[in-house]
Amino acid sequence: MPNNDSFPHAVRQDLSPPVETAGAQTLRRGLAVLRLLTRVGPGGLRMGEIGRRLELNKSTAIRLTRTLVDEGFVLHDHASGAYRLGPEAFAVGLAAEPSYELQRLAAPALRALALESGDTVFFTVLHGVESICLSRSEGDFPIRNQLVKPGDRWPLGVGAGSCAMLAALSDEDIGEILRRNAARRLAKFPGCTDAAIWRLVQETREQGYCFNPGMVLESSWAIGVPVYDANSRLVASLSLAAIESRLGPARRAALGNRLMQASRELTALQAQAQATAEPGR
Amino acid sequence: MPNNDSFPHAVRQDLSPPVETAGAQTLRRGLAVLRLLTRVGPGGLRMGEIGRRLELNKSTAIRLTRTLVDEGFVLHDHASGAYRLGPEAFAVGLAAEPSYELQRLAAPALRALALESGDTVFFTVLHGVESICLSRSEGDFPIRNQLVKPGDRWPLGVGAGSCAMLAALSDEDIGEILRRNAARRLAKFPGCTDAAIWRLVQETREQGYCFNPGMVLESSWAIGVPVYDANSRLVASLSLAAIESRLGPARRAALGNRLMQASRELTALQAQAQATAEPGR
DNA sequence: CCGTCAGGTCCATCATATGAACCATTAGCA
DNA sequence: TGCTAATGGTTCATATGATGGACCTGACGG
Repeated sequence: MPNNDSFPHAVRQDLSPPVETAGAQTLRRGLAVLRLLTRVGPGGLRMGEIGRRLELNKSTAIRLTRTLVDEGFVLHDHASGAYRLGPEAFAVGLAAEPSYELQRLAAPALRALALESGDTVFFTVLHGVESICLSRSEGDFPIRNQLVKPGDRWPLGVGAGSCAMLAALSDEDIGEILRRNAARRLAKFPGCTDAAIWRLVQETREQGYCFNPGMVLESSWAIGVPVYDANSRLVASLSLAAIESRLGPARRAALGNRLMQASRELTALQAQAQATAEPGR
Repeated sequence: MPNNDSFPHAVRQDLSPPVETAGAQTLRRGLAVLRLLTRVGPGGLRMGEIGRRLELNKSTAIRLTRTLVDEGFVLHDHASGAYRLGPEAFAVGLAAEPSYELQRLAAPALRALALESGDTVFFTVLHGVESICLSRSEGDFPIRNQLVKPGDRWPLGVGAGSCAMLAALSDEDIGEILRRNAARRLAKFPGCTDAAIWRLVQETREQGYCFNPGMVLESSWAIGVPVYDANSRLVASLSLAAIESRLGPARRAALGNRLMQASRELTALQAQAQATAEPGR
């Protein structure tokens, strides 16, 4: 029986950047290099590849990458010619960790879910009008969903995890977010119209988990649930992606419940971690 | 009895950037903001503070920081006005982690050493002609050394851990490095002349650990040892800092041996981790 | 009511990032 | 052996885009 009230709503969030900033293109491009290296794995990339993928002029790519090396954010392996993330990048991540402790708490749950289901499980956080995938755990089913990689950013509402987070917000916030990410969203995902997303949000609230039947990529189906902290603030989402044939109604419902359970456990874990951290403070 | 051969030398390293790059100032400044936020802890910084500390014009600071927010590397908390590291920063660090697994392996050892000694223990890696502190663990002695923070970069040779790494390199490399970081080094640390560092290097090789009697900061003493991986490549250093009165000859020698032991254990741990990782590949 | 400070916008100016053209080295290959 | 292609890198004239001073706004405090 559909029940809107059973779906836990987050307390009011503040969606960060109110304006679309334009300046600082150089910095933006440099960060793009960093993000690119984030997503290609530990092997790194050669210079040519960096320029090509980012559609940068060779000189520009070299200048940016060299500065990153200079600053310690990127390493250059002279032997292989590969550029990979460096110590500063790691140090920055280490410093950011306290805010994302949840990711570590969630890691075992992710692995367990992936192992159990055989599919790919994602951990995603909210950032302004986008969602950012922080980590992913793969099951052993041979056909794997490589669509989303850690570090990837998607317009909020696109994808099961992303949409699950959206559904946890208030209607006004949803409207605001959809309005603000409309341009980018529709350009890359024509199927993800406001109407389609609103429908998904309703559905999500009714059944407790978001089910996305290939809205982003044909026959790539997924389910997602929001994750709250101990104070009912929306903090992240868990999602699971598989090919169409593996997400029939029965399995879908079972996995949906399993994800919701995992989400509740994460909330409990956070409350616990918070409780043990307080006294030491 | 002094014995130069007992000190394990690293296999030849390649010291990265052969030239001092000049371009991409905007990117450089943006990264400086990122690094600044890395070092101030989870509380973050307000806009004014960022501009002031980095000596940036207000407009510039705002433009850069806002771009970082836009790109997800920084979060802006509207309520407090504070800027702190964001999800992308974390994602980047997470991606860099495989290369710095050692830091995680070393974490328990760091904690143990800090607990045992009561002083502050540092984990530092080599990057070109500099050393970068990745993490730090504090003991319970009330007077603590806050001189070095995670993310801090020092000219190689300045500080016990940094100098211990230097001592592990070949004489040619040392000369090359000292030549290349001379300008920056002498500007900030007039006491750290080439001669002084060479003397320390000799001493380090003889006694197995580096002992720095307040060369950087009056009455801030420290000892450091290099850390090698399973293939005898120099990868990092462990160091311990305390006030002068806590590092008398006896305790200094005892702690030196303790650090050397910890270093050997880390090498073993890496060999082990490598062995268990291989088969799965 | 005035002074001050923090955060933020605007815009003329020029420093700086840009990219086309060019060079050096290596690898393939017939 | 010479030819071609690809990769990494450098140079330099040009105009794009970063810069920072002037100015605005709102919040606090007396």
